[in-house]
Amino acid sequence: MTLPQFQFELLATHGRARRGRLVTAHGVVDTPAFMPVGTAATVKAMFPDTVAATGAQMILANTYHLMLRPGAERIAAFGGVRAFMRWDGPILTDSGGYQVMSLAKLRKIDGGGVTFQSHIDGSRHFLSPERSIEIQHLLDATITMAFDECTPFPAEKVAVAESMRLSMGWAERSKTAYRARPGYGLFGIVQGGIHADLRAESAAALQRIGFDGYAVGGLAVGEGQDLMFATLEHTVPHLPDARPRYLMGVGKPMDIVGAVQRGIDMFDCVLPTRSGRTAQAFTRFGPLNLRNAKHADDPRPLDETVPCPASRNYSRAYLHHLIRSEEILGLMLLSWHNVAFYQHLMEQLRDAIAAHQLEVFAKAFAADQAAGEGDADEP
RNA sequence: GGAGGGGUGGCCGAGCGGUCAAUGGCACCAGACUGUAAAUCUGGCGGGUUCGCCCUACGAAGGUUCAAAUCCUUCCCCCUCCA
Repeated sequence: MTLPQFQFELLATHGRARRGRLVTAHGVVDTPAFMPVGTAATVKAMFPDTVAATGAQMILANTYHLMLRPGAERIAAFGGVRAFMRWDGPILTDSGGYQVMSLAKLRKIDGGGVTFQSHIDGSRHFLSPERSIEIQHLLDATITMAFDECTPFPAEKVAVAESMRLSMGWAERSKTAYRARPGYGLFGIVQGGIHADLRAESAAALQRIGFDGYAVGGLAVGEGQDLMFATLEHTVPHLPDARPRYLMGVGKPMDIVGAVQRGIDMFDCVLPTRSGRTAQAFTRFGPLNLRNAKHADDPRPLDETVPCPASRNYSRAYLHHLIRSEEILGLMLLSWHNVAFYQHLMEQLRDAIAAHQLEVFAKAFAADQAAGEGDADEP
């Protein structure tokens, strides 16, 4: 019996948007897809079964965090992160490249790689392209990400170019270190900030190396939606049509809609789960802050358009009470709802592309988001 | 009845002559969150304002002082111990 090859099938296109299907050793992923983030081998405050029930087909885990705790070799002894956390579907691991930026105060870069000082206990850990790939193998990641530096914004163009070229060198070393297996994939990451020439150079460099998919990194780091969309417009045309395109770390609902319209197939973002833990609920009619006093007597559910118990079965008044009381269930229900909201959005986008109704859907969705505060029905 | 301690902004609790509209914490009112150092972080929180200040406030009423939440007197209330 042979495992299915890692492949990407294009089922339909509409403008630049694509409706596709990723076939992996661990399952199928319909695209455009949103992957909930499970950094520490857990989509925070959610059961794996619940995550799957929202429609999520693939999730993320993180090389850096799992390297520190509990350790990649320990997870390998349990058969990889999927078995360890009991997530049956495919999993994508970030390489630690984001932490090169987010933990800038706790690391030093040299040509060989990055030395981190653990944010947990101060101990030193070295991450190179070779070690990052090795860890991702130990984690048994379905999709392995090349080790990169997520370039911060704003930055001088010279520094952006230098950072991008460092990442391209690391991409080549990542490819060399990677062990290809049927149904598994390795993605390269385009860098270059908001500069069209640097993005083009990066996309070309990655394709010379050759990857199973191409990610766009270094966006949603403070440049704003207009610049992010502009960057996608000049970057995506440099990526091969036959390979999946993954916009890393994005984003808010309208970021995702706009990026799908610009040809992106895959997303991940901490927002649905983090916001769920900080009292924000995304809804068809815009975000709600469930801490706010105005919800105290509101009998309406969060969002009846979302097919999820957390979205439909609990009053805003109850959720407000749980959040105010710092009850764990409040975090769980909001996280569950938000992940379900994102999955429902992706399903609607997939349907709209297949039906060639993407512009219509995007326009209606944008109007509802702007309508405001999830209170469109409010008297 | 005697001895001692105490009453401060919604609550707890610092301050103990001027730099006090009064530290902190909680509660409350908002905001932020984008490949997760996040069940986190930030701001506001007596009233008015032409944003310079003005008014009202530290149990009550008097008093001392240029100046009082801070010192004195009387009163009211609370707590502890002894009878």
